[in-house]
Amino acid sequence: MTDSHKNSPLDGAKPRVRFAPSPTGYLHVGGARTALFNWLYARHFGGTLILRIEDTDLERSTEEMVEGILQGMRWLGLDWDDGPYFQTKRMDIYRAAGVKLLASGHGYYCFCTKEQLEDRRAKATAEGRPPKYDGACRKISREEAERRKNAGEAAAVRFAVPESGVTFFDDAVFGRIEFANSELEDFVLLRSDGGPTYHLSVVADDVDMKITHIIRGADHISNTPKQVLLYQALGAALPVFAHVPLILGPDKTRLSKRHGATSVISYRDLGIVPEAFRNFLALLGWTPPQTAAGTNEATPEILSDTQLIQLFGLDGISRSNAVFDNDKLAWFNTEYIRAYSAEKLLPLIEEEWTKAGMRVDTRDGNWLLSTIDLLKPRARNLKDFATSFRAFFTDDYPSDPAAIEKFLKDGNIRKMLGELADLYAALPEFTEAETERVLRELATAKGIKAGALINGARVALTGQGVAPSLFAVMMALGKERTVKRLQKLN
RNA sequence: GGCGCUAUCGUCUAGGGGUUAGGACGUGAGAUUCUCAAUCUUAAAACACGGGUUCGAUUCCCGUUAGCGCUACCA
Repeated sequence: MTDSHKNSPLDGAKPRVRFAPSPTGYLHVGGARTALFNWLYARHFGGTLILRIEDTDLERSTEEMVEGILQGMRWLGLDWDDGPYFQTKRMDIYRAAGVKLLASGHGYYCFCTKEQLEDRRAKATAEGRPPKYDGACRKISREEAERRKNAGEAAAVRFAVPESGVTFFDDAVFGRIEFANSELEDFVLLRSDGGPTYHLSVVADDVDMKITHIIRGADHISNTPKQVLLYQALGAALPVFAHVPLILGPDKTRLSKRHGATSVISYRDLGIVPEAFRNFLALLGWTPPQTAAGTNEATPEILSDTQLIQLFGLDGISRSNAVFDNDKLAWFNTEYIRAYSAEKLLPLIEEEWTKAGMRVDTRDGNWLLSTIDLLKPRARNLKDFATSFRAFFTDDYPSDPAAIEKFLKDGNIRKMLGELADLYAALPEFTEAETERVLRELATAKGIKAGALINGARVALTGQGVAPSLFAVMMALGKERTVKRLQKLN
């Protein structure tokens, strides 16, 4: 029995979780995993997943990125129950929260300009002091602050952090984490333009949306005490925090563009099957409960979405960062492709053909399906069907020079393959057994190894040195194409 | 720099005061063969370091080191 929500303030009630990306970039791998964990958690407990777009950074947020994020989630098969909400459309909520905080004395006006703050910060670091806001405006009396504000002076609203004491929270993954309040600075709640800052908008929204569990990246751990303070100041119950360790690149630094593909959608373009990606991602930083404790039985890693949902829980999340391993992703992908039926694969493959500009004759459905079945055990990704396997679906395919060099450079072999073509043309029954028999007999007659003929024929038929069993290839190509391609050698 | 978090094979991880430290991906070797993949067999591969606590620490505590995160009127 997994019962990871035992810490919930709403014990027994259905959890309400959210995925709250900022549309300042595409949906990256880390964000996708956060979304996945939230999704799995919601589905496991029959709770609600809310999608909220945190677009309060007007400078950097774009509509295009919003679409990119939604597209990424759809590709991964992650659906949400509510939203998407846009923070830019919920300004009233944040302003109301700001007013409330101001009224209760938890917030105060700050008239410092950006330039002043930067100067002070620079000076502080230069002098070796922590670059914390010095609380200058906190000393201004409320009357004076109101007067200046009403006089039209630009003012931000800051949160008055208690000068002493400790703020803590019990993280579902990391356990209790404490921060000395003296380490926290009087952070900005409302910018001088009236817009909310991250801390205010998240908390106001999470309270308003009755979020019970906040599952997010561990990069937010340091932000959490400020938010805890905000919950307390607002008189709201604390949700369960579950911070998820970060995903790193092979060099163990935070995954970024430098490491190649970081956008989820780029994995689609690489020919990765979404289910494989999802399975791989789920196991990055989370381990399902052991099947039977004490047994050496291997815990399976290929897990369907149903199994993932059933098994998922916060207690399986690890505390250390994880390196993104492309090799393992590739393995998941081949496993999924191999397990898929040809029917399921076909539409995915057709997309690849379209992308590659290939025109494939799809009239003979049975032939298509059996050819896919022949090929899929050695496919590494969906693109293979438009690249390495191209010769199976169209007559317009390239030949690998290295393969020719290796198996077809001998003129005698080419000549023999030409003879083979004639034998095949005259063959009444073009079957796997017959084609093999004829080839082997020819090899014996010529006094060479069958393998030499087989390998040469493979290159002639597929343009590749690598392909399935030759006679199966011939059946997939059919008599006409087989003969024609063999004849072309001379 | 300050604060916070983390530390088991190359990678993802299981485990936990006494174990041959388990699995998966990857890697090596062999078998098979018609190339490649698959498959089967098999091999190599880890408890960061130093102090405690203890009869006994990889496991618990402290420190060191390293890595990561945060340190904005970004999110």
